[in-house]
Amino acid sequence: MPRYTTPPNQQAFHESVWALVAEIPAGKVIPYGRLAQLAGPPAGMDRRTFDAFAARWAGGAMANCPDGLPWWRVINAQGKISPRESAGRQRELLEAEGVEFDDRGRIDLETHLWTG
DNA sequence: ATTATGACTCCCA
DNA sequence: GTGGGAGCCATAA
Repeated sequence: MPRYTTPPNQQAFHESVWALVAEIPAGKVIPYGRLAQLAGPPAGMDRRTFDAFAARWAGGAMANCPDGLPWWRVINAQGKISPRESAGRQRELLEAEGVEFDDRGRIDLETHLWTG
């Protein structure tokens, strides 16, 4: 995996992401990439670079997610929970909100996608 | 100054 | 459907 950068003005980007996460209603989910698109690129950044790294930057924002935000409603573009220690807890929280998983752990985005 | 590092996504065999 | 590579330069230690 190639190296990647954290976004310029990382703090501001993270805060934009967090503000969006706070608006996701219960029972809905959004992929990292879409979340980053809604947050928008940092000022002065070219779209090519942004598109290449936006999803991982959104992931970086979630890694530093403040308490009180519904972090569990953010998933990957395949409709699955990104592997990590708290993945099991994330699934439990989503299921408690009525989000359904198929037999391979995927969420139906047609039903549960939050478009903003 | 140098090095390791990350909640990802797309495209093509 | 699966698996691997590319994307490209900020921060912290």
